[in-house]
Amino acid sequence: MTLNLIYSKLYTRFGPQHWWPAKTPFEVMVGAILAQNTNWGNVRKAIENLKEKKLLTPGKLYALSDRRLASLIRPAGYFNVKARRLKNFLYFLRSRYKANIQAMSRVRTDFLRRQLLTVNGIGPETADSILLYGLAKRIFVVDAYTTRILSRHRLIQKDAGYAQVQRLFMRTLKPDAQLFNEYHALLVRLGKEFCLKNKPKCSLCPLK
DNA sequence: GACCAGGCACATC
DNA sequence: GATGTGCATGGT
Repeated sequence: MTLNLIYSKLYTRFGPQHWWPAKTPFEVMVGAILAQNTNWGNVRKAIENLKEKKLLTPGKLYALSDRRLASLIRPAGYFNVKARRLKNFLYFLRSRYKANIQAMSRVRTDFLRRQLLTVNGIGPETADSILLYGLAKRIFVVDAYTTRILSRHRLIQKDAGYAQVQRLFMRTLKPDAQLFNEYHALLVRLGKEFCLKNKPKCSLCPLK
């Protein structure tokens, strides 16, 4: 089965997923860090805490103490680590782009991606989520579901690395941010419902 | 009570 | 360069 066929099957089955569930690019970026290895429901609670206190801006978050920030994002788990990672990202955003997301968005995508990867706490998936879902750049996001699903359907080897999987998508699909957006969201949807870790049978998998 | 969730950095070999 | 480990909450 080809990647394009998988997409059309998923889209037919599930329809548009309306990702990323956030109001602004900055909210996407914060969410991308909070979502690391974490259930989205918990991330939503953490973001809700920040919004409730009207702290969801680069300047206000940066001004918080690490301890205070950690307590606000507590529901997202790994809160001490993530408070530090958010601060690192905010430092980057303020020092490189004066906290101006539009200025950041005007930079060449490959250059910006390399820059994001220098921030401690931002790895490939987080950087790519920021680029695709925050800034609508043509970058495919790979995650644990993506790799698991593709390897189960024998399109990649089980131990394929991030860059390898990403290249497969990006050389196969039409370079279209909206397509990349929907495709990744659909893979997560499929993964959540049918490809849980210890259910290797992928029971009732709509791709079968 | 075990397992899982939209990773990443760091230590060690 | 590969492999293991810490980080932590909340839902099923």
